[in-house]
Amino acid sequence: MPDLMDEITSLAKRRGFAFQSSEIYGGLRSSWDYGPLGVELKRNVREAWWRSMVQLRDDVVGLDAAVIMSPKVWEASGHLEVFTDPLVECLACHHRFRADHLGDPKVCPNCGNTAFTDPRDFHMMFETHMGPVPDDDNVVYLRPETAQAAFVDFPLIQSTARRKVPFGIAQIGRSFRNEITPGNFLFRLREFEQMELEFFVVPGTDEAWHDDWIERRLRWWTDLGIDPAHLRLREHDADELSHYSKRTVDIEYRFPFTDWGELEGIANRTDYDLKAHERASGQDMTYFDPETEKRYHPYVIEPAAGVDRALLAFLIEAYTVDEAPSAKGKLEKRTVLRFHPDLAPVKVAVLPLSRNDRLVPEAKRVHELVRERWITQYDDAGAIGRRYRRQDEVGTPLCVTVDFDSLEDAAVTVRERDSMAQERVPIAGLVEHLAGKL
RNA sequence: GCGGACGUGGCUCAGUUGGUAGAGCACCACCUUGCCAAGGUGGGGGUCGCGGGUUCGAAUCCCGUCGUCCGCUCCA
Repeated sequence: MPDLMDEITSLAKRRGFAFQSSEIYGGLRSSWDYGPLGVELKRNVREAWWRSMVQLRDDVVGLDAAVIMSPKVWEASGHLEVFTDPLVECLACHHRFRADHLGDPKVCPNCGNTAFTDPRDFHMMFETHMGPVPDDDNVVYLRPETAQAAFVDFPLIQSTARRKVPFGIAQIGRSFRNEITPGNFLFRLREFEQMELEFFVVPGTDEAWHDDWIERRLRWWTDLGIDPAHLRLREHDADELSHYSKRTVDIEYRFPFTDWGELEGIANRTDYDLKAHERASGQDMTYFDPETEKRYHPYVIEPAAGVDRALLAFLIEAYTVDEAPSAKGKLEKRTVLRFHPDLAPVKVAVLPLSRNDRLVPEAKRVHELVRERWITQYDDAGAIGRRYRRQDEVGTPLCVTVDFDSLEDAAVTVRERDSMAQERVPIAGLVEHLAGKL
């Protein structure tokens, strides 16, 4: 009996959700490609986030910033310092330490040993060169977080979007980090996609807003089908807080491979970033409140989630194996991805009962009606039961079946993934009917 | 990064003491059935992760490398 993650990884590959990148060359560690169903799922995750964070809120606007920013941004933000460090490793216990944090002579704080490797630079940021000739003075970095653009662009966005504090800047985009230990399928990648909100608030109201966002974000995950019992909040200890954070609370999910793993971090970044950029750039990064006529640096509450990690959690959560009666009345194993309808890669499958000269054209006509509105599939290969199972396995919530009666009564059978219940629906009202179930 | 295990068609695996690759499922075509998979016939698909070595000959032995998993370490 293979382990649950193996089964999910295998299903993901077999059905075209995600598979290892560059596989014909032996693969590349921590790089994965999303296949036809994976792109749809990923798109749905992004859209669900965007809808809740931007579309339905007056106080949040969007941003899609460049991956490559001025190196000065990373100098000012502190990432260059924190992410590039000479580290030594204790030869006895293999703990790593920042060389400059150890005294002289160097003594391992963990085991007391005094023998270390030579200091080695750990570059957590990806480096490349801007311009065709690689040179020391044209080094640039791929962003390790999307957040910085929202800080750097804060004054411009605030004034052009005509928003008053409190308001937020939302962004979805790729980030890059040289993680020491990537792995666990899509869990820890070196190239990954983030969904981050930088929410600017009046200092003093930050703690209440922080709590508010923790609650909202928790609800987002459960609304999309994550069992609350599989989620928990975890407060960061003082010594694990990021260099910019006053308080951070993680939403953790019960991943099969690690018990609890971070899904989303909600940090109180204070005014650390705006002030850092003000110091470094010499630009005024304050906000002027026209009502109180006060000028200040807003505090920032940051809910930051990973798209890939979210997708993985939704996939794990959706994966179920149950039993369904076969044609002979026996119970057979059925693999079902019970995605929330908003997340399902394919919403509706249209199936002629058999590959028949009269059924096929009618089914294709019905398919044209439905695909106008949703991502759909048309399938006429094999027995009808087999096709239902195929759709169950990729999580399609609804199947529409065109049978011989359809040719007479202009109605079709709508079959539901979870209950396998069937219902007769007139083609004339089909799209509306389906919309009511999605 | 360290230690251990592993790497055979899309998936899961079998391949005896080294002799020149198989199965089930999946996929495709045709036939059959027709509302919950796995009837029939035929078919496509594997440089046995990659590179090198030993050998008359290697998927099977050796070295290197890439990748996966587990443990330790590390950790936004």
